[in-house]
Amino acid sequence: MARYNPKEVEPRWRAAWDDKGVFRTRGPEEAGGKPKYYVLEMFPYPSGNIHMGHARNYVMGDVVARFKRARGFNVLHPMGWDAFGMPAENAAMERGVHPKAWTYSNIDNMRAQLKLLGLSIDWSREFATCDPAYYGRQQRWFLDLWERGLVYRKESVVNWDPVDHTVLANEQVIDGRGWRSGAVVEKRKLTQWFLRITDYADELIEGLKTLDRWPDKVRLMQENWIGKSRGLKFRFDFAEGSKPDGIDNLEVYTTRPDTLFGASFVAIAWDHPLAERIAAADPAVAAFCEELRHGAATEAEIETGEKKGLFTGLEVVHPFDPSIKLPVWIANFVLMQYGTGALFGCPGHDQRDHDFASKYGLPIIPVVCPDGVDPATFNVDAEPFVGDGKLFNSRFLDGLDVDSGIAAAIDRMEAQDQGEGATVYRLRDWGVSRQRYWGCPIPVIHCEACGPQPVPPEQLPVELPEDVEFKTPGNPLDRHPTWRHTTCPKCKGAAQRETDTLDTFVDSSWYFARFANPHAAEPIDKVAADYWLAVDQYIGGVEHAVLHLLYARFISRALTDAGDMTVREPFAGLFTQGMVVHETYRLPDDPKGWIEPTDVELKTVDGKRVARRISTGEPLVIGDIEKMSKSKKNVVAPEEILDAYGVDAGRLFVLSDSPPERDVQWTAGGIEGSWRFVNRVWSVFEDLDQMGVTEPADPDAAQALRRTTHKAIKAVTEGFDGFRFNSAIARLYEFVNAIKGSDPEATGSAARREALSALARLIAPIVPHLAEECWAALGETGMVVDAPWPAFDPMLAADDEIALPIQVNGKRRGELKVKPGLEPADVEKIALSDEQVKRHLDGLTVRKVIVVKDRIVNIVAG
RNA sequence: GCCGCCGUAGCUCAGUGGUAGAGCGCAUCCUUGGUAAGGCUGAGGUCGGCAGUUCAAUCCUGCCCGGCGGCACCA
Repeated sequence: MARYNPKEVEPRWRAAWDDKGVFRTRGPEEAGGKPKYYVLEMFPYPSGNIHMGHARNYVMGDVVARFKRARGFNVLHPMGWDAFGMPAENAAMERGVHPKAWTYSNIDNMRAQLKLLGLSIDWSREFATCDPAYYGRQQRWFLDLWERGLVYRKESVVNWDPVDHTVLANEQVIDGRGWRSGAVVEKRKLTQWFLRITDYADELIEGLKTLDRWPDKVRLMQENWIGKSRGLKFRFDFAEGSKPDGIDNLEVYTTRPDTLFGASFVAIAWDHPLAERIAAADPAVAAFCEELRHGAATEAEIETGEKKGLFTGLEVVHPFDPSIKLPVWIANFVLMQYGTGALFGCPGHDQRDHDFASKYGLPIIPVVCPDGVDPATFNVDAEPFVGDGKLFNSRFLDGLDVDSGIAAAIDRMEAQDQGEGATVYRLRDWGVSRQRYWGCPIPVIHCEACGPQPVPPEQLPVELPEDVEFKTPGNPLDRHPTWRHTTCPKCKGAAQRETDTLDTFVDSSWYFARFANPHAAEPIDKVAADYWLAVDQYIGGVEHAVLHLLYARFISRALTDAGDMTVREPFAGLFTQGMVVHETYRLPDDPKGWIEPTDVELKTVDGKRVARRISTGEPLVIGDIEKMSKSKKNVVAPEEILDAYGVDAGRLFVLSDSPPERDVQWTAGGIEGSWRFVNRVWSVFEDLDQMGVTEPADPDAAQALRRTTHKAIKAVTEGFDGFRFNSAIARLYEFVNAIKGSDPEATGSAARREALSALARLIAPIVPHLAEECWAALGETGMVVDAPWPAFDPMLAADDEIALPIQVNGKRRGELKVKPGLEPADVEKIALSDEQVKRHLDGLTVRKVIVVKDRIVNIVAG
């Protein structure tokens, strides 16, 4: 047999899979009663090239898909493209290439690269979100949501780049400047489209409890993001002579109404209506609000979070004691977007209020005293106390603990009809307007007479015009000569199209449902979606833990309520995989002098690793291990690896060296090790055709090999089931070593065939090409991809003899070989009669013998 | 600041209330008819630190130290 040659073997098997169409999805009618399994990796943005992170993500999904297929599931494993977004417009501006041409050519390139990975994908279901066939249907359900009242327009504050004439996301604002133009970013009020995700806030939290196959971490992050809190909303009356015209009272929100008697001021946000009212009449207040509008001026201010405030001159009356007056301040730490944009400050029991009061000399009144401390001497001047305790200085609340105090204060406030218990969320409605070209047009027509009107269904999709230019900044849709001009569907008068496009997170909020039937006329084929959804295993980066996954959960619910879909919770199982990282190398005197790994030679000198630049011989500094990035030049391109070692060695390596949820460090040594394993596997299949049928020369050896085989099947199966690919691979290493270490004459051909047949099938999800070649070498006629998963015999997979350590006073002093399940009383007898043990018990009295069945014996003596 | 995760061999990481493991690296030797290699053998660990629970703690509990991630004035 020839040496293993991936360059010849791998393309041959990929062609064989294609020819037989083995990865074509079967609908329920073809499934023959098999249970369905939907495995999906987060679809990629078509940036142009597959990188190692993509490769690891898609290989993991492929392992799951192939494993489930072998285990008898009817599998859906599709692929598509998250194809709208800014980089296409940037390419247009920088290189004059049209976003559409750029995107589709990137897709062609990346599809070809993905196919090289040997993924078991049904490519017939592929689509891109920038296909009019896709985004047109998105427009359709957008209007369904509008009809249900889940879509609305409102004015909101955005980051505006005055040079590029565009809205920037928060992460595109760096040190207060636009990331592209470098211009100082302004806060502008724009009328934007919003989706009412907050209507579903409670359900989105409740649903998290049912997601038992999601990482706890992600569920926790979503819960914190939604940020539900319970408290009290109530209204302060203004003090006499302090009441502004047209404003009756000032509503605040608090989670700690128990501390109301510790209040010493009231604070409002700079953009609170009351602040705007006062600013209109008072230039000093106007100047202060303007200052806060620009946010923290320096890094230091952001870091220290220094409190700033200005007394407005107004006073309000304490709701529980009209004789107490509280000053109203405008403060920089109050956010208009949360609660009511106003709060009462209790410096004794809140860090921020304490900072503020200390700075401006406001009173600090303690009202909660920790248990076991004397209230008479309890002092919060230096530091607030935020824990539980007994209320004091608080009239009718005195003596209550915090929880009862909160309840009592809410009751009293409701009784005097000045407030009510309230639930408040950190989550805000989802602003989906983007002033950009390369996105899904919002299907709305603005008519001066009739207001905003939905585009009639027969006019969908509203397609993007292709004749646009990107030389001038701003939204090309806005300045297109004809595109926006249309007629009002209601009054037939002249009207204008909406020129905002949708946030690309909308595109990715329903693609998993479209995959159920990507050719359906309606947005979602409910019968197909009902069969395939929920996604049984979703796999992607943890960076999408909040936004994408929360939006998709919201849209699924909204679409279900609007009648377009039937599954409220789209992802039953979620796995967040780690990144591929690599060491960095740079020139000693240049903090930015990064050198790519291909130009680096590593050696160990006197036990220390040193790096040298191959091209010049210069010594290099070994830097941190970081996510592969072009800027740090620590990128290893998948195609280089494929070329040198083949796909299978690469697939093996990205899974073998680290648990899937953690980062994996790419190393030259690691991929070498994987390559050696590929060859070692092949070497055990090599001598097969000379083997013939032989009786075992040593029946014990044959039995031992069978035990090893069945233990390996059990361990590897459990590893794949539990998403522990690295430990499944470790078991495969051991299994191959055991086969290689066994003597073919001793074991005979039957046990050996059993071992190799199992091995070929066990490695198939990870190294599918090699597995096919091994399977063929066994003389099998079909392909391993169609072979059922091997089963193990529980009797053979269990140990028939256990080594039972014996401890004397906690120290290991001997060992027994026993059959599993031996009764503790019998074990005790054997242990005490053991010669070794007797020696250690010499001169001691046995006080106690602890026998843990099948585990250990401990003799306590003294 | 708050919340979460992690700390085990030189490196990357398994693991378990009861004998500390794998791969890579390193050292020694063998092979030179699997050779842009293969194989044998071996060294190497206070399981981050301190205390507690237990017959027994790397594992459970508490505190501390170090690294990483999320949120960040959320009233």
